[in-house]
Amino acid sequence: MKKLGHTVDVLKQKLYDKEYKLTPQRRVVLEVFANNPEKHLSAEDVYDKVRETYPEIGLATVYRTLDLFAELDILQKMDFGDGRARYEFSESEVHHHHHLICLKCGSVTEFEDDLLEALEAVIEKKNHFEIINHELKFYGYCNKCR
Amino acid sequence: MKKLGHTVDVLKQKLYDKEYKLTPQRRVVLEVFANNPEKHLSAEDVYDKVRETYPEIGLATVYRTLDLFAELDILQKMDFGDGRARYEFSESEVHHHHHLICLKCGSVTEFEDDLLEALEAVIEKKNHFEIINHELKFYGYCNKCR
DNA sequence: GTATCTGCAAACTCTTTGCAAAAAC
DNA sequence: GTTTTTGCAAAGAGTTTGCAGATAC
Repeated sequence: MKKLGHTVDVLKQKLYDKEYKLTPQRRVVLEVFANNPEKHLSAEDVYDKVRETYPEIGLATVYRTLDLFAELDILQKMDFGDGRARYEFSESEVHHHHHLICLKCGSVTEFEDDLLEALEAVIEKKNHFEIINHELKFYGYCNKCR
Repeated sequence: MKKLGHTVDVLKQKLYDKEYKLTPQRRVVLEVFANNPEKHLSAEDVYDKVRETYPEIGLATVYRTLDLFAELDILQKMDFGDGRARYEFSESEVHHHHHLICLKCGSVTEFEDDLLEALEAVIEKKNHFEIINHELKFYGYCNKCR
């Protein structure tokens, strides 16, 4: 589990910087991610988990909060091609991690990678393209399903 | 432009193998891809282009045809995170190509890559995951927008 | 001829938006 | 106090489905 106190402080600061407010709903959404650090949660997942402690929240609020957190670079929005967005803590500065997506059971596993940096430089030069972020996904069959 | 005759023959065979029929609608959808070989077409794009020669087609038929072609491995379904699926000729056996997606204008450029094969083998061993396909995307700013 | 395929309209899923009441600062 | 934020319900985008008639083989 993440050190929640520190995480809340970071949120508070980032909200304050842009004149946003710290509401209980936002705090609870943050807690959900702190308590589920290695999961890739969809809006619906977050909604269900938030309602365990804050039953009166609306789904629209969850969507708005997720958007806000992505804008503040607290969360990273991802897309695994199954028609719903997923979110996880944004730690892009630390190290890149990518995803193994099982075509049978849909499970998503992470793996580490620092090998892409070299390729990135080549691509930038060759294509005159300024790279901000990259995303690498492998589709196939996980250990259980192969 | 692709050699359409050959392409149609491949389609015919693949349909026949699974007891599907070759209809004018399916043929026209195939033509659209043959005439737009380096584009990443959405269902709506295909619909608009098909209607130029076959105005009475329904959007649902386009969706069903794209699904079918993806199942037959004639097309590859892709997702660039903008909320609609894109399709292009499946040529995964030939060489992998990946995508540069501009965060400002949304343009999608392809680039070649054969460097990932080595990484793939390592990942398979380490994670006990059988890789079928991979997808690499770089997000950033294209030459015009940087 | 018969099973597949089509167009249409309605349904479905995920996400966004408008609005008046409520809450953060 | 004022501005932001909320919950609700309705709308929106993309996609899928049910059905009766049409078509490929």
